Amino acid sequence: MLELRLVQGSLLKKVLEAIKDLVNDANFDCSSTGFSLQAMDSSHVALVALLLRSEGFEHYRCDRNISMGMNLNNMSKMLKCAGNDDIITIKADDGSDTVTFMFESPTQDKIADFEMKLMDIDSEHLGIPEAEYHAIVRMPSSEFARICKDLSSIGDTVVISVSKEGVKFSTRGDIGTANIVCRQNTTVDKPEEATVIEMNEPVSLTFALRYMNSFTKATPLSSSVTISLSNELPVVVEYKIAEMGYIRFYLAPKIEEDEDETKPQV
Amino acid sequence: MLELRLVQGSLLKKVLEAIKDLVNDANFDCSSTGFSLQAMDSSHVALVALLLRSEGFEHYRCDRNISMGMNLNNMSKMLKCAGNDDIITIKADDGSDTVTFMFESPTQDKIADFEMKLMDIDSEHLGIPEAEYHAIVRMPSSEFARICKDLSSIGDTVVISVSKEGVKFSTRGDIGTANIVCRQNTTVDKPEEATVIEMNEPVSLTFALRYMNSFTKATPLSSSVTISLSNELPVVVEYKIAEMGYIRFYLAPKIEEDEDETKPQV
DNA sequence: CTGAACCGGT
DNA sequence: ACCGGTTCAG
Repeated sequence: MLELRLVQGSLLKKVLEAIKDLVNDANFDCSSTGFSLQAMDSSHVALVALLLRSEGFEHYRCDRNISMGMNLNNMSKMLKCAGNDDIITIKADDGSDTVTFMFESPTQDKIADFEMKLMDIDSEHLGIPEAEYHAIVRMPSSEFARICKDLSSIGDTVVISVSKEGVKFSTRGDIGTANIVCRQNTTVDKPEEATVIEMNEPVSLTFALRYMNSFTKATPLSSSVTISLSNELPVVVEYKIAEMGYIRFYLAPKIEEDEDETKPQV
Repeated sequence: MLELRLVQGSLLKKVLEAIKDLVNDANFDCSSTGFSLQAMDSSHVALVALLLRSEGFEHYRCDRNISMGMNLNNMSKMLKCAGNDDIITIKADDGSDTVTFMFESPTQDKIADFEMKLMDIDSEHLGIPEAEYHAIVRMPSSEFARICKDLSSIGDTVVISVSKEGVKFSTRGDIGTANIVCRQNTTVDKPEEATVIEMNEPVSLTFALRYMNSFTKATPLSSSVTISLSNELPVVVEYKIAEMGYIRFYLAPKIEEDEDETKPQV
């Protein structure tokens, strides 16, 4: 028996908005620790990892570990039926092949339940090793989203370089080139507006903007984003989810900056 | 060497929004006087003239006259990457076949540079004679835009007539006719809300609404617009650009008000 | 001016 | 699904 009550239901709505365009079907794994998901995107290039810790739920009951395969598009359709202030409860009976989402309006005068069929999904749960990163950049998530969007009007890939000067986002396309440099800036009113650059070693890596722009769908989840970079390692783009966990996107760098931009490389 | 620093970068963004749909490619001419452009629209019917005087720039360095051919669509793409309160600097080295747009965020913690290829464009720089106009109408630009939009849902051409009564905008179409009369009105809170009609002689001219509606893309540049009319002369629709200059659109009147509305006449 | 919500178009 | 434009509130 599984029953997870999330007071801030809008979090779950935003999580689905953030990943449903990237991943079609995925297993949600539920254990006493929390509610989590790990999945490759449909073209098998990027990886999404979500964690919502059990402590972030008002009630958290999960009698035994369970993996629930869901079609994220359908799940998102159902969650769209929840109000932004609704309390969302996720329920599943042992051995059942369905999951139920229950939405309670804040005033308790509307209660909805939506039942969705589960599906069997081959999950290849990768152990993601904790790595040391050459550089970690934290910046306002809206600024990162704006930069990725702007650059994709010029080119298809972005080179992210971290040096003492700051972090530089560069692209090149038919109509010209673009470079955007953000300097460290901690003298701001609110800590989430800061740009903080931790650099152990300079690093410069190339990524497909298409995926970066997908990742920025998670912007509503957090006002800041953390970008962790190491040569040869996938970049990690992380949005913290207040009090609960995180959503992380992994994307392997393009090995060479060649002119053939069309086929993403793993 | 050319280096023009414009503190209110949004002006340049708005200028491009105003002309990029009318003109594909154009030469920007830079001299010690200012930064200017003159170009026919792609169907060779209307003419755009832009002037940004050097005094309006924070720094203005232009060692020698230079004409820079730009694709306005590409230029507009790049300027869209500037924030609305960014400072924009236009740079070009002597003999270079590129131009660089530099965007500085107000807080200086983000600096972007966009480099764009220049192109060779045959420019037919017309001397536009200063003319005496039979009538000059100044009115709120938003009102003029609204009138042109409204009339184009009825007909394809507008007859603009100035008499002692005021200025009348008329159209006729399959579904009926429309006349909008604006009287002089100077008793307003703000001078830019006034409608001022200077008439030496009554005048009545017919224009294609399609072009008028293009011209009103410049509405964000100025709260008022000036329409100068003389029989047989192209109308001038002018938006002043605060402290810097203007953008003017010229359009020849249609000679007769015939029923064939489809083909614009020069 | 930014952010969110909404809308229509493509 | 994405994008641009618009609007409204903060």
